[in-house]
Amino acid sequence: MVKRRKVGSLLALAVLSVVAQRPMHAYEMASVLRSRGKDQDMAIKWGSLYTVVHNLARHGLLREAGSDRQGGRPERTVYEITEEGRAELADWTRELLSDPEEAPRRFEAGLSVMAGLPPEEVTALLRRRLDALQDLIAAQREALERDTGGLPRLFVLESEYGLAMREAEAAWTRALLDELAGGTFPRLEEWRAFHGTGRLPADVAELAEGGRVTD
Amino acid sequence: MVKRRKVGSLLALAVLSVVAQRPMHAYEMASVLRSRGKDQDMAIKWGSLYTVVHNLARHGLLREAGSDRQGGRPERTVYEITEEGRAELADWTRELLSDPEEAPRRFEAGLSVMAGLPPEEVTALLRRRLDALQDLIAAQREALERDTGGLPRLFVLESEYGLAMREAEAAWTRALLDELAGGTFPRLEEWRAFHGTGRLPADVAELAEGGRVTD
DNA sequence: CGACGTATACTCGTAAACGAGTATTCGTGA
DNA sequence: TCACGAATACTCGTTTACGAGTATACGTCG
Repeated sequence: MVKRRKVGSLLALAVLSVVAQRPMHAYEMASVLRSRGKDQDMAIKWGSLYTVVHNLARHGLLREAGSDRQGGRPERTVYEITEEGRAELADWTRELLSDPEEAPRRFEAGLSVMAGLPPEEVTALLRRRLDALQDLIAAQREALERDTGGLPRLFVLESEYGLAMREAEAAWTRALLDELAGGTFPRLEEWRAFHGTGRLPADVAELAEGGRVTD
Repeated sequence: MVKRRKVGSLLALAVLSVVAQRPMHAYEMASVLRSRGKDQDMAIKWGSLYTVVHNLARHGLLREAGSDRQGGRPERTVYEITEEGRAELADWTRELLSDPEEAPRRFEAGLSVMAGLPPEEVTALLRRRLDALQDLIAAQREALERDTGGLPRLFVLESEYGLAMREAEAAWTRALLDELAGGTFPRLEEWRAFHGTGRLPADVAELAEGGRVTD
């Protein structure tokens, strides 16, 4: 039940959330976001920022609150959030918290085309993945500990969650690797053979080809 | 180290992976993908499909292999994969398997703006999330057990992984809910108060502002 | 004091994503 | 047998995302 938003990108959410604090101009939004480390999870693209701000204004979620000029710098338009904007921010937050996402996960896509590579190579690749994951986990854990010194828990939940997910990912990858490396993964032989011939085993081909259009 | 692909959308990956089996025309690609249940994780948008196929052809990853006409149906262009296309598919698979993604997770975005809602509401929303997650998990588990009857493990890994991730998500959500409902979450009072006043506690404001917005 | 690098503040054009619409044909039941 | 709905096979126009480019001002190092 993901609602259609007037402006749908997550950058728009970020913009709303900073303008909700106080009016500012577009460039400042980017700076604030950047200083909050938000650019880590959602890279701020300049082109998108201005498009998004314009669209938010066009749909009445932001409104121009005059323009100011500092020194001889180019003039800049200051935006403030509208009541509608606040409502949208709250509603969107509600949705993000309550609806589990069915995002297209890239790794899942990878798994789904994995059979195209031989099992030995897959094993090596997954080992690389696991290493990278462990590095990431270590780095994130460190960053989290640094932050929990100053910031209240409420503001680091995001990182805590990210860390938990990576750990789960690492655990799953490790388990799969054990099966592959230990040779206990089922039908390894067939998988390997399938590369020499380029043909799927008969029973699989049958099923893959359209077994279940279960209507 | 995510490489820039000539055609970057995951739909392109899916297209390459089906055309790698045998030449086909665009509409058929969609049907095969649909029959494989791929439309669950990645909804196939018609507009995108034709754009993507054209772009793949433009970049030499697919090539036209004539056109056929069945009955009086509109003529359709049949595409086959090129050597370059196969190479791209393999390389892309390698990347997807070995590089952990740093995808923008929507729930993380939600957590990062969560402070804008009062803790009671957040608790209710997370409870809704947990319920939904549990329903999803039950459904996926059932589907998986049905499939493992016929399909070899290699072809259901994707679902296994998805299931594992949802379970991890549910576990994390449950733990957070316990803290919120049990009142052990730190500084709950301040969080609640902050809604009456609309102002952040002093120390948080200072840190959140990062001191970096030099004015 | 002036040249140079960096921060500020955008604009614009390209390219991708998308959804609604169009047109034909096949199968099926009344 | 023929009307009607589902499936086939796209096209087209609108939005949205993005990145490279532009232009000015401020600080600073020699």
